[in-house]
Formats: sequence, structure tokens, C-alpha cells
Amino acid sequence: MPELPFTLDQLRILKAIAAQGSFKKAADLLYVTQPAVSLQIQNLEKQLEITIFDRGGRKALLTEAGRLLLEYCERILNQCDEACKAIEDLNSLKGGTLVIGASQTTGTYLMPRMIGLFRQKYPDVSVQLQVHSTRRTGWSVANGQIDLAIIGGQLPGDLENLLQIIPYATDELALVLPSKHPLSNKKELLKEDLYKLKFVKLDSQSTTRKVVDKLLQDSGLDIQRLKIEMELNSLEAIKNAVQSGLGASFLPVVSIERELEAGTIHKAFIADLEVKRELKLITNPSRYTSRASEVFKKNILPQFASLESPLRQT
Amino acid sequence: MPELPFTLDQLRILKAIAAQGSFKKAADLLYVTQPAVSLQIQNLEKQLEITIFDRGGRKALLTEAGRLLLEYCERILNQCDEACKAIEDLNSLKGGTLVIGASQTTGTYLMPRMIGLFRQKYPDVSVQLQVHSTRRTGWSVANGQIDLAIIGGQLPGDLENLLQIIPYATDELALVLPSKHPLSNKKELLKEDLYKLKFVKLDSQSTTRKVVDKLLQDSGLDIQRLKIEMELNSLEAIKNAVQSGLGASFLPVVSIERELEAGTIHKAFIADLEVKRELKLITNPSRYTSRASEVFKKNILPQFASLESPLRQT
DNA sequence: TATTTGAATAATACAAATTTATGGAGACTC
DNA sequence: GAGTCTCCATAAATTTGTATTATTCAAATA
Repeated sequence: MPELPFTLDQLRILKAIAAQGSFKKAADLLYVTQPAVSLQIQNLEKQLEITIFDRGGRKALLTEAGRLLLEYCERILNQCDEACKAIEDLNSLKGGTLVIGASQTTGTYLMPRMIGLFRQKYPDVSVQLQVHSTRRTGWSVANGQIDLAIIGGQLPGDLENLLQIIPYATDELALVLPSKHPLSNKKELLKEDLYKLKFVKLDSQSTTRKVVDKLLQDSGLDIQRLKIEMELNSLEAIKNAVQSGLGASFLPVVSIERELEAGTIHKAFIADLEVKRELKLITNPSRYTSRASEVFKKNILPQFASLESPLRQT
Repeated sequence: MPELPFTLDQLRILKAIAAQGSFKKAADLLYVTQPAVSLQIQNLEKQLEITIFDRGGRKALLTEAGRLLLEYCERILNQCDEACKAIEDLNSLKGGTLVIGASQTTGTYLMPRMIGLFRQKYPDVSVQLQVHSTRRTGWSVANGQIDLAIIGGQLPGDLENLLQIIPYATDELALVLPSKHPLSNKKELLKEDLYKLKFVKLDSQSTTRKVVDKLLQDSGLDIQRLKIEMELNSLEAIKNAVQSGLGASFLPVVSIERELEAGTIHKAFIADLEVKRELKLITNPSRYTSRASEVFKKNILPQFASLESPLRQT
């Protein structure tokens, strides 16, 4: 590693002298005394073993070597300025990238709205949304590939200690039926009614599927007795299946808002059974938090958080 | 003029850490202690108001801002290296430009040989030859547009004090006649014979013309009585005119070497008359002397200098 | 839990740049 | 052409900043 034969300050001085044509004027411009300028240029000339200025006459003129050095000097200082600007932009959220992780459900139905709001406020920050499984999302947050994420499932044990997990919102998984299904007329179903239904379920790898199964099991139901008509790996596909009368399903309410309004799908209530899960915000406390990430967490997320979420208590 | 928020040393450290993934290893690489590295990075982070490294785990990892800064950092340091190389090349005569001035005569008949010799030794230094009048050449040397020059005439008085003038060589201005001219047979002419000749002269602006006229006058001749057949502004044209029998002329011997050998032109001797002028090397002592200029003066010029020239006494 | 490695901190010692004061060289003025 | 002015160079002293040694703290490894 060779030592650098000059400093940025020296280059700055060189440029100033070249522009002003005078050591003194350069000194005034840089708010230093004239000897400081002289000495720095002398150092520069000594270290590079060249003469940079002809001090003979009234003006300080560049030598050939001086002109050569000035060219590089300008390029270097320009790059420095650009670097400063880029950093400033990053600090003032006029640049940079925010990487957000999400599960299928939140990624599809919640995040777009949040990101839209964020982008409206900070149009210069580019946002990247990564929709993955809860496990993979967790690891990405752990190793810094994702700034923050919202998940609905359970994290692997080792990650639970590593990451900061903040309750964010409650996501109700509603039992939905085809609107012309016979049971759609009943005000309230009984748990046993579930055994009469045919289900269109998410594929068994899905976090949502696991959550639903666990909640049903915990409430005393025998999930083996629930009839499965088919398994799909897309919420949209399931919604279509339900609307087509192919079966019932447990779906996040946020995903069926439009269909409920249109009446193309029916949401049933079950006595003594609430299928709800906690959506959680996860971040990595041992990592640097970008300004964009901070702002997103403090200004955007609370607007969509449930009242009980710590994010709401500012 | 905003102060620079970082130094080249800090950028160098940043780069080293990014490359090594560790503060300690970077410190070893740069031959400093680890706290020095830590402090510089802390300064950098403070001044830019960003976090550059995640020091959490085993390795020091770049943050987004760090990556951004590193990009500029590499560019800047590369430019610095290039600047050093360029300066080194200039110092070792592997680059740069040498600008030489000359009068018509030396520029045409002498310089090409000298420049050829120089370029043979230093093929990476580009040489520029500027052929101008003595006056203009003098001013160009004075204001630095020309590194060094060889002139045959008299400089304006103000320049004589400003420039360093070194006798370089004696240039004989020979009386030349058409080879079939009647007087060509005489071993030696008398001054009075000149009145019988018709002259082809350089135009009256020419330095050489002025020198010749002055020398003839000083030797007692009445130059008004000398018959002028024509005035031309090119030595080559005059040579052709003489060879064609149009008249006689005083020409630098260096310019007629080939013609004398071929016998197409006759050089006459005149009793009690030597038309000689001093060629002088002029440089500007109050100006920076480039390495190329130094070398040209010390190594190339002496080989063509007359024995009496100070350039010969090394 | 103990040990090791890497980074932060504090105090001291060192190096470097800036300033004040001064001297000298060239340029403009009368 | 002498005086004055401007500009740059130099010297000594002060200030500033940077590096080092020694130590502490935290995390990872065994």
C-alpha cells in the first residue's frame, strides 16, 4: 500500500490558485492565510518532485506538470462533490433503496398500499418488495438483505432471539363460502358444520395454511376429518375456486374485501371460534437502520397498525 | 467553498476495511494500529452523518450508505493513482511535450536533426517545433509558450535582459553564385566585385537579411549600390533562383551543403570579408524548466554546438 | 463458563498544518 | 528612478489533529 503523495486539501488549494491566478486570492477564497497556501503547494511540489507554478510574474501560472495535475485534480474533486451529494440525498431520503419483506398475504394486499403511501412522500427512494416464506424472510432480515418485514407465521427459534418482533396487526382468517352455498344463509355456524364442508386449501407448505390448521386443532377440531377438495398455492386461485362454488376456505379478510362488497363470496361466522393470527413486524436490531427504514417504520406502518400495536403508541 | 467532509486517508481506510472485512486486518495492511482505523472511520461517519459499517458480527459489513460511498471511493482513489502515474511519466520523460522555437534557417536545416536525436532517446516525449521570426520567438520564450529556442538575429532590447542568451554556434553566410557565373572562376573576390553582381535577397523583414545588410555595411560597403534582382521570402526559393542563374545571394552554409556537394551552386570567398552571425540559445531563466527542456539543452544541443559555445564546456 | 478475537475508549505522545511576523523581489506610480 | 505596493517565501510559535499504548467491552468459539 503506497502512501498517497498528496491530500485533498492540497488539490483544493491547487485548484483555487489555478482559478484565481494568485496564491493570496486563493488563500482568501479558502479562508486561510497565504503562507498556509504556499507551504501546502511547496509540500505538494516536493512530494511529486515537480514544479507546479511559475511564480515569476504578477500571476501564478501553471507549468506543464501543473496543468497535467490540475486535470486530475478537477476530476478528483468533482467525484468528491458527487459523493457528498449522493450521501446527502441518502440522508434526506432523496435516494437510496428500501427493501421490504412480506408474506404472500401481506405482500399482496397490504404492502402495495403502504408502499404507495411511502413513495408518495419520498418519491426518490426506490422500494423493493420481496415476497417469500416466513422462514426465508426471517433469514433475510437477519443477514441484512431485507430492512424490515411483516410476517404472519412463526419464526424459527434461533431467529426469535436475534430479531426484534413487534406485534403489528391482527389478521382475521375468515371462513368463506360460495355465496349460493346452503350454509350461507345461517347467521352463525357451529364448529361441527365445518365437517360438512369441502375445503379449498392453500398448499401445506404455506405459513397461512399451517396457522389455520393449528388454530382449528387448538379449538378442538379434528382437522383430519375436514374434507379437502383441492390444494392451491395462490390465494387468488382459491378465491376464484370458492366463488365458483368448488368449496369453502379460510382466507385473510384483507384479501376478500372487494369480493364481500360485490357479494360474490360469503363470510360465515362460527360460534366460539375465531381464527385470527398476529401479523408481526420484524427488524434486525443489531444492524444499521437506514433512514428510509426508520421513516417507514415510524410514519407509514402505524397508519395500518391495529390499535394495540406498540407502533401506535408514539 | 465548502470544506471537504473526508480525506483521502479516510477513503483509503474505508477501501481497505471493505476489502479485508475487518478493521484489524485493514490496520495491518495499512501499517497502522487498529484504533487509528476505528477513529478515522468514526470521524468519517460523524462528518457524513451516516453509518458505514455494521460492526455487529465477526465481519465488518458495509451498509447501504457504505456501499454507495465505496463506489465513489474507488473511483477517486483510482484517479489519484492515475495522476501519480502521469506525473511520474512526466518526470521520467515518458510523457510530456517539449516546445522548441527556431528561426527559418535553424528550424529548417538544424532542428530536424536535433529533434530526431532527441526523439530517438525519448520517444515518449512529443516535440513541437515552432518556426517564427526572431522577435516573435523571443516573446514566446518570454511568456512560456516556448521552452527554448535558437535564434540568429538581434532580440528587442527589453527581452535581452529578460532572457538567458547563450552563444551557440557560428553560422557563416556565404556568398553564393550560379556555378556558371563568370566570377565563379576567381579564387577570391574583392569587395568591389559585389557591386557587379545582381542579388536575389530575402525579403527585408527577414532577420537574416537584416544581419547580412548590417555586416556588409559595417565592412564599408554601400548596400544601396548593390543591385537587387528580386526579393523572395524563402531560402529554398532563393537557392533555386541562384541555381537558375538569376543572381547571387548570401545564404547560410548549413542550407546549401547539398548544393555545394552537387556543384549546382558556387560558394565564393571575398577578401577581408567574413559574413558570420552568432546563433544563440535563448531560454527564460525566471520560468520553470521542464525535465525535457533540461535534457535537450544538456544532452542534445552540445552535440551541434560550436567548440567555443558554453554549452560545450560541461 | 472460560477463552479468544475484534472493536471501542481514554490518555498520552507525536506530527503536521496554521498563524503571526517578517523579509525580499518584481511591478506600478509619480 | 526612487518610493510604494503587491505578492510570495521564510521562520518561529501555537494550535490542531492524528497515532499509539494500554485497557475495557462485546461477541463468538471451545
